[in-house]
Amino acid sequence: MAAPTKTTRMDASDRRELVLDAATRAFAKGGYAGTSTDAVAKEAGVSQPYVVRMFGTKSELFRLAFQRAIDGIMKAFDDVLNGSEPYPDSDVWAALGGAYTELVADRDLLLVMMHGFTAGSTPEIGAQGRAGMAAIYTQIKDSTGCTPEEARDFIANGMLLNCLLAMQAPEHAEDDSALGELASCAFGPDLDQLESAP
Amino acid sequence: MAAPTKTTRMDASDRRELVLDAATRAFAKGGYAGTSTDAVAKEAGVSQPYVVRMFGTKSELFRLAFQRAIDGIMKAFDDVLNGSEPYPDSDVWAALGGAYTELVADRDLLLVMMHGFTAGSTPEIGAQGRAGMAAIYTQIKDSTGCTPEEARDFIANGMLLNCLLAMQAPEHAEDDSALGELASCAFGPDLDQLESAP
DNA sequence: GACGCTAGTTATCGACTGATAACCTGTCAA
DNA sequence: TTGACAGGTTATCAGTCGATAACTAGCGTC
Repeated sequence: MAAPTKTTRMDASDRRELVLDAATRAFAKGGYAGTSTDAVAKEAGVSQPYVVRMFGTKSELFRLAFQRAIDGIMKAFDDVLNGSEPYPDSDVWAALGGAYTELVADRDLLLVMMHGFTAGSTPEIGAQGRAGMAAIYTQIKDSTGCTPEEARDFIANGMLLNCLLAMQAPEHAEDDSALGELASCAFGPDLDQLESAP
Repeated sequence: MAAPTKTTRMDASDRRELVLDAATRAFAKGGYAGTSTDAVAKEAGVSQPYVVRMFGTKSELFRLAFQRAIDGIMKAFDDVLNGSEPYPDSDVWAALGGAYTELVADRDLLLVMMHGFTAGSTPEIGAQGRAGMAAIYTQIKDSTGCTPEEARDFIANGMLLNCLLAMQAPEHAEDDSALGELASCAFGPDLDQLESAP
């Protein structure tokens, strides 16, 4: 509980997690190309050279954050699908949707995933994104036993939510009635809680 | 049919369209932050300073390309919804999906739209993206008279296709069976024609 | 056949970015 | 103490970026 006064040294692996968290926040805003290592460093409260030396390159750092996002999302699904908490058998999709809504509250994980997907023209990131998408699709389909079309539709709605988050639709839902209608239809009743920027 | 030998002068508005086309191709690859004005210039075969002087700033250029993409997509929908060619009344969605598939063949328009959406943290681009999304939603809903949920699901599938295009899923559909299944389920039977990179 | 306008260029700048090197400093063991 | 290593920093660089300025060249016209 000691206040993290500055010039306090920290275990390297702890600091690493802290910087990865900061990188997630920073990349969530600006994407891969649009975020400098210095922006990550400032977000983490360390110096820029330290960030790149910890992770080698900016690309490596992004890929770690990207993978973390994918893993976190898959874990959230897994908690629903294979977790202890049971759900009405007919409503797997409501349960999964609920898990996604909780992720939406964080935003950053979903946004980093989205930026990873759209950075697919960088070969390594593209391969990672395809692998992640395939893994999520497989997870959904295998754990629910649903049809490809059902899995596709669920993922599609997730991508729509990601897009709406990226364009900051929840924050501006009241500016445009059509956008607000789409947003409340996509996010469900929890939209209100998202309208103030985090 | 005269070969466009170099050092041939061109009408400014023609050249402008040419550069906008080049910008669309370039931004489709790298997104807003990931594409330099020099990359656009090289794609267009002109000098970099000429590009920025024609459009003022890189941001302005991107916003023009972004708007062009949105307009092009809405026009494709409009051709189906209000065009002369009738479609089986029960299959508006198949007709709209067909229009989208034709857009997929180009790719660049959809990718620029996608990159515009995900560049939403830049205030002006974000506002433009929200307006575009709202316009598309309104167009779909008003012209088909469907429910908000139906419009949402259609747009959601579009966003999934955009994501799959961005991560170059069609080109790598055969590398990963799960990804291939999702892709063929999302793109339909026309997937084969997309598998070779354009 | 020089004028003037439009279409384009080369040259250059200041800011920023990712990365490297060199240096400093807590903390713990002997 | 002292030494040595892990945890960090400041200093610096070469490359890239968007943008500006200044210059050049085609082309119709009087």
